Amino acid sequence: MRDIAEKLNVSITTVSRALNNKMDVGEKTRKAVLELAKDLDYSPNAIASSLRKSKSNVIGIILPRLEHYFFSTVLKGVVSYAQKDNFIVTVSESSHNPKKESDLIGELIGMNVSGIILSPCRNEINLSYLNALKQNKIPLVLVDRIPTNYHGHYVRLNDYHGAQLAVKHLIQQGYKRIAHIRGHEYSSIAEARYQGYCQALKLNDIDYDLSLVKTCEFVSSEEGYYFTKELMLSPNPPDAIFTVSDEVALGVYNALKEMKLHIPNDVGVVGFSNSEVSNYLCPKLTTIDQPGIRIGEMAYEFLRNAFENNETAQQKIFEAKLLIRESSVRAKR
Amino acid sequence: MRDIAEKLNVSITTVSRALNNKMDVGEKTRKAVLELAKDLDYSPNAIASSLRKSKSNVIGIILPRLEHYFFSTVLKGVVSYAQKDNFIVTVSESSHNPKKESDLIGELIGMNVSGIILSPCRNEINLSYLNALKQNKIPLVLVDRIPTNYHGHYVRLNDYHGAQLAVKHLIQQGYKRIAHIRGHEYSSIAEARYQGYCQALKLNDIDYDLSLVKTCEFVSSEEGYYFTKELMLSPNPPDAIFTVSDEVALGVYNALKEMKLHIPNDVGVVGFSNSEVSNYLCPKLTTIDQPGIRIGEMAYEFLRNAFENNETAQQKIFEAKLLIRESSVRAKR
DNA sequence: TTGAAAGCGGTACCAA
DNA sequence: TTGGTACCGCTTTCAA
Repeated sequence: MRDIAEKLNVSITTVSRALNNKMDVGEKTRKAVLELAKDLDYSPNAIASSLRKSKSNVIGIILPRLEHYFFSTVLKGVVSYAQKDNFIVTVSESSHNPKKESDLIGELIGMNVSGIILSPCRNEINLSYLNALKQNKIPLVLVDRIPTNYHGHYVRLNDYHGAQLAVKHLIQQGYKRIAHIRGHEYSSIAEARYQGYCQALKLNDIDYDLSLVKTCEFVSSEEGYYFTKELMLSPNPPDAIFTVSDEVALGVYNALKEMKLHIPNDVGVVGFSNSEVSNYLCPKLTTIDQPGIRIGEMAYEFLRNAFENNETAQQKIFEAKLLIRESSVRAKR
Repeated sequence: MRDIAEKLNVSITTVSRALNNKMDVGEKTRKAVLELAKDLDYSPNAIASSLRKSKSNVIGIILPRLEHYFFSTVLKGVVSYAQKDNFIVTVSESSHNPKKESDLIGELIGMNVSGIILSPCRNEINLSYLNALKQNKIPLVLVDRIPTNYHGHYVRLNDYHGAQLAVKHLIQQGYKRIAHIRGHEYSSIAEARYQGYCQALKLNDIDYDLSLVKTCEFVSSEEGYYFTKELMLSPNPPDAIFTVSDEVALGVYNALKEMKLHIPNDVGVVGFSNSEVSNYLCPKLTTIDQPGIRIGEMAYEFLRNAFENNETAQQKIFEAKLLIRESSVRAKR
């Protein structure tokens, strides 16, 4: 910039104004500056600018697991929208570790990010970083997992209702003993899905049976496999299994195949997430759609709005949609 | 920082030194500073620091498509390693658009990133940004798709050999007419896989048949579906199909099922990538493993090395591994 | 061991 | 419409 100023015999101020398309600069001067800038391959130093303005064109997103299909679609949604506004997105992985999560938020604050999108790993929000963010006027949008004590911006799916749909569907298909392989207690979504499961049973006058509910630690397909074996070998096995995620359903499939049990005739299965895999399994897995890209896009929109006006909490709950495929539809008999 | 300095009646310089654990600061002073910093919830301004040092702790990664499983594993590899060194990773999506790609690189240069990891969308490297990067001393590591005219750091898979393995395997299984659904010509990996296909045929004295090679525009499952129909309805249909990616193989599966053709007995299928899905298809898809996480980790390692010493080009080619599953193994007859 | 001052590359304010 | 100058928060050099 100084180069340009010197060569053109104008002040740095003027150059800055020209480059930023401010109004108050002579037409000739502007032209000259812009031209020379191009010639010199001038590229603006975003760091300096954001230091001065104490506002960067960077937003941060923190997700529990990057290679997970759902999260990668959320990321895609955020990045594609952010790119349109020339915002840069930094991405970090909390690995379901609350300590890491708050460290990462600290780092992002230090980077002066304009906003943060977070899918928290625990069911309660860490108030200390919430305050730090408020102090620094950095808006936060939560995604997918929303702690019950949080009242700011968020975008999520109606997990409760989704689970209800899934279980209701199984009941309508004539399944009598429906098991649920759920996620850990400190996950808000696992809890909501579990509650939906209970509610659907209740509404259909089916007694809740504790022995039909299993809790995963890692929500892995291995656990799905293990719990399915346990369930099917019990004295009074279920005839359907609703899992907290498609990934767990993968394990369920493997276990049932190994035991020569037919899906859906012997055991019905419904997953959750509409992961890429689910539509290519044999039989195709009935599941709940979780529109990651839309969720990411909307989270970014909320952030944008929050930059512009100090609005009240923006909250969006996507309605759950049941995708009925093969794993839950019994052959007519 | 000024707050701390004033409260402690020391200079800002001293505070800076204490916080950065420099040697030349009194033990008492250091203790006091660190303590007060914690009390005040001081978080360092990375922007200011990186402006002054003209070196940020940020690296950028640019990928063609974020929700693609392979790329999301590469991203995971990069982020998890970068996080260990307290490096922040920005992620952008080129959407296979060369113009966008160079714009994004420009933005990253403006951000003063310490380094860039890129999976380029075209088979030739854009020399103008290569120069810009050199001028700014920003190291670049290419990943997966490596243009032939590029001689810097890179990490990739041996696609050529992988394709050869795949086709050789099909030949050994007794398939006679092996089709190839390939990717576009300007993709280095599609080209390498195609060459591997040709080479395997040659080595086994099988004549190359132009009518058995189809070229995708988008490398989508729809194209796989469409080309499979075209191939199987031709006068002299193939008895095996090798696809440029697992995604395309998905379409192949759908088409063959619709035509009541049995995999692998009527038609053998081999994919490429070892995507998450491939192991859960029916039948399980034989494919080539593409270790995304390792590739990402190594790309980051190369970057780190490049920061430290101005080494010569670091290049790693992962050997391809054939995962023989069900889609290519004929029942004994 | 400590401090003063310069400056990284911009932007904003005030004066001309 | 332009220019001068202070300053964003931190690091570095030089001097004390």
